[in-house]
Amino acid sequence: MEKAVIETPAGFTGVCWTGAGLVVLNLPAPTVDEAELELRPVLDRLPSRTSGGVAGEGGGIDVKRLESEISQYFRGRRVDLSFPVDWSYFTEFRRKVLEKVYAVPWGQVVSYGRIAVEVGSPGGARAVGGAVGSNRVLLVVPCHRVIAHDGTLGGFGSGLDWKRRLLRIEGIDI
DNA sequence: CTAACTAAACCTA
DNA sequence: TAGGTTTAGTTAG
Repeated sequence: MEKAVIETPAGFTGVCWTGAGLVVLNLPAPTVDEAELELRPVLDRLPSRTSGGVAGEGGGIDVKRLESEISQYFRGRRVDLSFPVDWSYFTEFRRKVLEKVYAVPWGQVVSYGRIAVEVGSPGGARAVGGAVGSNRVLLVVPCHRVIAHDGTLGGFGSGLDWKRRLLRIEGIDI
């Protein structure tokens, strides 16, 4: 597992990855120390892999490009953030949900219920809430673009203020 | 295995 | 619109 702290206009964000892709990407913190500190509890709670391990660590992530694109994001530029994700730490259901979320483009939103239908669990909107709540690869897996059916915010692990702020960057006022 | 959680949605009044 | 009911998956015991 590789680690780094990258600098963005919004602060310092901690990142972890394997040869397969990103495992953790936190929201920006005010200082490098805080960014590193916030990485620890996430890694401690990382569940064991559900699918096979990865051969050859250390390829995967172009950290400079990541830093550049995340910075662009916080400057309000439309970026894809199409970096590889290491899905192997998620259960089957959560992986399916988060892969659908991964595909939601900048500036667009989806409801929990719609994702539930898309992964073949109609009526499982609440379970989808649990799944997106387990996302640790913020921004790259844009779980902030998942909102409630009635157009209200729903929830967000890092606080609704962050969710509102991220959506606002993308031109969505809720 | 059951019970108790969710970042939900629906139905009814 | 408010309030209760139903829902699917995960996790703790």
